[in-house]
Amino acid sequence: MTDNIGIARVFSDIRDLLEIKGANPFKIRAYRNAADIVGHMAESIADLTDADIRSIPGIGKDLAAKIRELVDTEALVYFDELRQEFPASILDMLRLQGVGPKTAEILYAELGIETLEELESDATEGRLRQLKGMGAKKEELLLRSLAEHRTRVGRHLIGRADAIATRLTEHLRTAAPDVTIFPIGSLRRGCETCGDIDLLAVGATDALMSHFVRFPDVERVLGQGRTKSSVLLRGGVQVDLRVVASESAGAAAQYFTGSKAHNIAVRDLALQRGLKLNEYGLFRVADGEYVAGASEADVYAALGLAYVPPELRKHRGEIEAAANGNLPRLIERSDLRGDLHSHTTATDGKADVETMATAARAAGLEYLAVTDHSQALAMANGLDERRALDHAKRIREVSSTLEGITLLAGIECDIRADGTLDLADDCLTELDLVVASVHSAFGQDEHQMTDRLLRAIESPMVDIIGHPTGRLLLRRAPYKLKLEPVFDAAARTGVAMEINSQIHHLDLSDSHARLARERGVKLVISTDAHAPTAFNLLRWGVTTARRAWAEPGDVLNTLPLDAFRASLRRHRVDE
DNA sequence: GCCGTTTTCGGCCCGACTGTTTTCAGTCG
Repeated sequence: MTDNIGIARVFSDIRDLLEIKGANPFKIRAYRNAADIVGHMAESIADLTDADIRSIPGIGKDLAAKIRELVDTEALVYFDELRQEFPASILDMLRLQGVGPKTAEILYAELGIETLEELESDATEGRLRQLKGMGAKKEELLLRSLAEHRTRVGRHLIGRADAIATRLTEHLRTAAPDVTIFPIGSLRRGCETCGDIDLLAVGATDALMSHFVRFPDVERVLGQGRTKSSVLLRGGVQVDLRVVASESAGAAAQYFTGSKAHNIAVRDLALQRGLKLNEYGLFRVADGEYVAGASEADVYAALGLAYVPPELRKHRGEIEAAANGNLPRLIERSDLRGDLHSHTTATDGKADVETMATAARAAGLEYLAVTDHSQALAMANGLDERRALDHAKRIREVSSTLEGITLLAGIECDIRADGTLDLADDCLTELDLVVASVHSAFGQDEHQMTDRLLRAIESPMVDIIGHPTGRLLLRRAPYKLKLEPVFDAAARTGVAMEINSQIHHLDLSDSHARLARERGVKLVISTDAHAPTAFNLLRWGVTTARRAWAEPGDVLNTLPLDAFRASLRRHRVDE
């Protein structure tokens, strides 16, 4: 309850309740902002001193005291008192499309509606239309929202959102081949999950909007106008399309890409310079004169900022860096020379060594570590010492026959519950590289899991920790784990931390990877490929690394093969 | 509730779409 996510949820609920109460909107914003800050911090806020907490921008005296109370008592008197004023389920209603704080308040105050079930029956029986501002259409909308609420998962993995955006963009291009169309919003920022998909079309016509709402997967048109239309696709994904004129293209892209926190800060900066920024452009406040807007770079430049890559737009120091010329040279997909985590038919992969190697080469890679599972993963037909060594021999034979790519004989070795490795050292030492991963006993407490990883890191056999927190996006939370000591041990021993590029992993996460970097840990970006098509997933690992401010020098598999080998823990001489 | 080389008070980012209220409030992003 008092981890960062729990505290963020409390602040978020307070925000919603204050909205229903009609409190001071800037107080509401302060809570929303605090929920965002705490929810995205990599460090555990419970471990920070009062002074540290107080020094976080956006956390003042009052919120710092509330955080302290939550950490120390696992409760918050203010929150409990606020909750007393409303039925517990009123917050559920806010999650419905078309229900905001005013509507939720009226439904409760006027009709005594406390639950979604009561809302459904009152709407079905036509009792809502007697309320001010409500009519038959609003009732219909709420009934649809209720039905959709039950089926919608809410958020979508970035890979899925990207695939949908690509198909939809192709659909739009058939009607308007010359119009520039690209994703904005969370998808463009590379967020690991997207709540909806936003697209921007530059210089499009009304005909494009009509074509948009006729996309075959559209289940329902939520709204259609000249500049904005929204549709709900089968499967529960909402897509918004916005249309702007070309002189506003950059301003609109900047505006709708967000994040909200980044935009507020940028607009604040504009105001300090006597300028006003909206989706149409950057204008002088004094006379309304247009200053910039055709490209994002123009907008940032007019504000004295270097162009800020979308992945960095989180209001986590990027604006200061852009002002001072200190933005990182972010890693790109083309910087990667190798992939360090892959599987074959020897265990649970779908293709043999040759096929995987050829696919990796076709993806532009110069080396590939084949790292099949170890024996503990019996259901994956994991390798024991004997099979592991035979497999290594086979991998090296295949490698010697291939041009243009080198194979490394590795293993993804299980870290057992007690932190020991699943294969004997005299086997592991024969291999080129060892990725050590947790695949069992996920339920250990924080102390056990932290010690388990620390022990693995201390083993001289281990080069890389695979998917270090074990999370599965939208499915499973990370293990309970203290990352700071793990990162510090990794930095000291030269063990690299993986960013796993599978879209349900993306583990390390962006904020964890940033924390790792800041503590001196080297990263690797790997696919965990189980099939030859998987090498294109590297882009998502790169996106995550970019959101972690990673430069090529932070990531070991940007190195040429010889330098990469020398950088591995097993070959380091400075321990 | 936060914040401060104009400030410890008085500011705090902005616009489109919908439905129903014929001039605008609510929701959303």
